[in-house]
Amino acid sequence: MHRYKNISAPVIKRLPRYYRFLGELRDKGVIRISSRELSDKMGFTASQIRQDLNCFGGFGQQGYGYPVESLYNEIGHILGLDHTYNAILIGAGNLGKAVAMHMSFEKRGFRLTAIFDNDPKKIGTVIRDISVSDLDDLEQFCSENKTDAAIFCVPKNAAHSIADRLYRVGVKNFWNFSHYDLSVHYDDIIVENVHLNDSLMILCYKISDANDIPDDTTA
Amino acid sequence: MHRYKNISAPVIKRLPRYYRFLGELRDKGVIRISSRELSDKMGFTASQIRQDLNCFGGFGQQGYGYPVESLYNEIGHILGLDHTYNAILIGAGNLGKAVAMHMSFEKRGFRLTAIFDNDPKKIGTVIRDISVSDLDDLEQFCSENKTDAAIFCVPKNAAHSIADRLYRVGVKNFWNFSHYDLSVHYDDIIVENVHLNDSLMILCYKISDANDIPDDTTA
DNA sequence: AATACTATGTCAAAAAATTAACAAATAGAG
DNA sequence: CTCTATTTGTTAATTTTTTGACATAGTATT
Repeated sequence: MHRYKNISAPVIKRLPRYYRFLGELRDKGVIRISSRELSDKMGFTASQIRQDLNCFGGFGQQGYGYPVESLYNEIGHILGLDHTYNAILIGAGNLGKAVAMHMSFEKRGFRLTAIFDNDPKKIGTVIRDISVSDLDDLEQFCSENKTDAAIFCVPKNAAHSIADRLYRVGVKNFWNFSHYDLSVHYDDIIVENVHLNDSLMILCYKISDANDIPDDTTA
Repeated sequence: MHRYKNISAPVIKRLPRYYRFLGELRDKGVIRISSRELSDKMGFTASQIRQDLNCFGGFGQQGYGYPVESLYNEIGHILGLDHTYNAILIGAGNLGKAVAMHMSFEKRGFRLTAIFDNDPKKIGTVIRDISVSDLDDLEQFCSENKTDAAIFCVPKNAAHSIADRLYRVGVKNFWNFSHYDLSVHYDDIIVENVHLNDSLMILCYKISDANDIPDDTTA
């Protein structure tokens, strides 16, 4: 097995969407689908779909289309969902708790192995079968338990020092919910950001842009 | 005042990041900054920064750079953060609760006016000074209270019908956390998606890609 | 078995986004 | 006040991404 290098970021970002739509089709019992049909459903062009999929191999058959089930599985494999990466969650506040409760990690290639917080009131409470640990025990835990990734749900001012500690014990993959740009400070880490504030501001921009009636420039 | 049309999506996506970094600089008391310095901090090229900002006007001064404070305010204004859009939250589960508790809506151009759920156990509970309402009262609330946007924290299977109801009462701006592609079903709505599953899968891809040692093709 | 039709994989063209280059303008030092 | 250092705004070049076109291969029907 070899992985696919030099796949462009736009293509990678579209993969989960393919996965989602193909999963729906599979659940509906659809056996095959053409790039044109998929294009109608997903809002991409058929050409783009063919080109995207072709980055990873020729999954389709001319005159027939793509077999839904096996393409779904292929994309899952390309995404690496058949791995089981151990992830720890840092920060058991509202957001951290929600992420822990809400996500189906197992279906996305991960397993949640520990949750850390520095608030004595939270330490010892149980979230999804996991007892919240003291943040002071972070290094020890990571040295005793293989830890592939950290889910970062901490406030901005705490982010830097905790990121440092994780980096030093070799945790270099982050799912980052904090308003802090990890990637600016280290160059050999992998970060996937979820910047909720940014997203909300973009919505604000779009609404403002749409609501505003363009001025009559001659007025 | 006229708004800026035909700004490309990549530029818009970078605006919140500029806003964040400029806010930090302002808080540190930095008065002015050049595109080169900002480029070092943010990881964009200086050229891109100049070109991005220039979409909205000439905020800089040759030989001097950009005034931090006023540029920060300008970008806030461009983003529309000086609006106060009324937003309702649909779904008071873990994620909905976390979003309600965690976000500073007022700083992002919004005000949270109501929270809805269909679970009798949740109706009447209070989240951030707002009592959760019965989802059955959705239409009545929207007809009596100006509602600019809906924050969509509902499970996939409920998404379609609720989106329909909102659309019918004229709510057409969505901050969508559900695993459901709203934009595919309506073409005159504004949607900003937060697809946590997609994001986690992309992290999985990146980790898998980096971990895999490229095969010796001759083996 | 032959034929008409469908739909992929791929190559080429077009569009979009990023980066580079530079002239014009200002700051600041001497 | 002049001269040099900067640094923008802007145009041009490059790179990346998307879209279009089509030959080839396979399906399905008669």
